Amino acid sequence: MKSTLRVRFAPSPTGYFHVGGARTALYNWLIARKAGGSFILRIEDTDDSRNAEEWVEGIVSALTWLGINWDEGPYRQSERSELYSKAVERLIVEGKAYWCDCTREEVDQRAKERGGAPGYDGFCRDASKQNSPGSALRFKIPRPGQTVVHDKVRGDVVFDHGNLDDFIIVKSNGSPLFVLANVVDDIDMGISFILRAEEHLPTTPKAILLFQALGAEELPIFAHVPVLVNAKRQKLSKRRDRVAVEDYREMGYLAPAVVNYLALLGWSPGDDREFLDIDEMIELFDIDQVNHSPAYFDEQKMQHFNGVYIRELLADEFVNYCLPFLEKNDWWVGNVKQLETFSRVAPLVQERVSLLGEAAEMIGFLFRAEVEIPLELVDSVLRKDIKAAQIIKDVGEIYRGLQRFTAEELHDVTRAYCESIETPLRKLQAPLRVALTGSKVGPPLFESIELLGKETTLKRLSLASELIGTPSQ
RNA sequence: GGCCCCAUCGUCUAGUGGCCUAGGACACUACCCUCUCAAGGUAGAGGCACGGGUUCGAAUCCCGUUGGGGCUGCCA
Repeated sequence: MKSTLRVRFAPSPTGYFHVGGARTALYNWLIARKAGGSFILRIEDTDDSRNAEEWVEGIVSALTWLGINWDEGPYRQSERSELYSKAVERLIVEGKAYWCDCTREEVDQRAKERGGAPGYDGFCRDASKQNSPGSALRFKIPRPGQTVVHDKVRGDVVFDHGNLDDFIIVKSNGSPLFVLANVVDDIDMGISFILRAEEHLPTTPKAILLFQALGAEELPIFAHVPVLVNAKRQKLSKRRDRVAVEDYREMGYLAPAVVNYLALLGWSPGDDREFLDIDEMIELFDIDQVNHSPAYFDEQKMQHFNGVYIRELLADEFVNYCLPFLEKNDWWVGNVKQLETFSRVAPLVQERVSLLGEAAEMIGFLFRAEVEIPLELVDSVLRKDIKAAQIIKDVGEIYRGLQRFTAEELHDVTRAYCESIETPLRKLQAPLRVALTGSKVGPPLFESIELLGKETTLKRLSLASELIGTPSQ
């Protein structure tokens, strides 16, 4: 069956793998899975000077994490140079390419003198030059002519060859340029559908011309999806925007949440649904439904998605996912006792965070030897009025006399105390929470106190009392 | 500069000529719930860039303007 869909994701390993690439990979993967075709991973590393092995590893691990698996590859263009040489030979023999020894400066200079648009003027086009040190091979654009790109998302886009320069396909150091390697590989690998970011649309006519020059029997179908942009609506770039997939993983994003959010950037299932699992995406994804305009990558919304996914986790799953984040803290030793405490508090945390990383921050007070109360809170909460001092003292006394140190019991006695001093519980919990946890927010207070244990609780309350009594400098 | 792409609330989007008084989601505001914070619930504010056509009828089709973006590399 020659008609089987074959798509490829072809990143270049020149930096952190960013979310825009991830979305392109995802779309390719979705149409492959939907059609029962093949998804091929190809590393475009023809530019020696800019590649690094670590970036390849980053791409591989990010895709794996996201659950985007490949059926073939990763192929590396750096290992396929023979193929490109053959193609080049053919183009030269057939007179479809020529050697050019113009320097960049010369090209610019002539463009300047012309007073016209920058770009190559075809100076060596008919000079029949031989390959010499410093010369590059250029593709001879058929003139006059037009090439129309039949794009699945843009429709037909016409390019006049008058606007296309004789572009370089082999650098003077002998290595192929990406358009060439790209096309040669796409032919060799039988790629039938090319889905990539819109930024590649302007080079597509060149690619098509190469496909034809190399005798490709059939052109692949092209689809150029809109790029992802930053707040200033510029194309997301790994240099100026912090958008590495790896970063999000480290912040505590769940892969399915990221995938779900990314899928919706430029596509929607056509109704009001926003939460889709992988199978639904595969079933519903349709290139014809993809939007035409750039999409802003909204981290805030992605975080919301993540919160939803976190809350859907089973309690055990949540605990396990949190472990790596707990391990980053020096107060975490991961013994049985800590594990048990965390398991008990985890459900209370799970519904309060939207990032796994937040979980650790929220429960640190349970494991730290001492609380550090920010000065700002000492002033604004504990020393705000004399009542806070009194409350902490009184509550300490009441707790000291408690036999059963449970959340329920603590709640009851505290509420009773509140009534006796005619203060609502919500007012009273603030100084208590700050004294015990060092923060104004956190898991429900009485559960926290129970987990903290009587001894620690009493100790922290008395420490807080002392702190209040000690004037700050 | 040249070529190309794009244009619905701040953002992501639904909308494929009448169902649109333009729907949903994030963010925002208010209220409810409540031991804090979240979550949840209810309500609210907020948009078809502009101008011409076509049509009985246009967010939807056409043209122009404006605005944004991409490409214009011996990067991918």
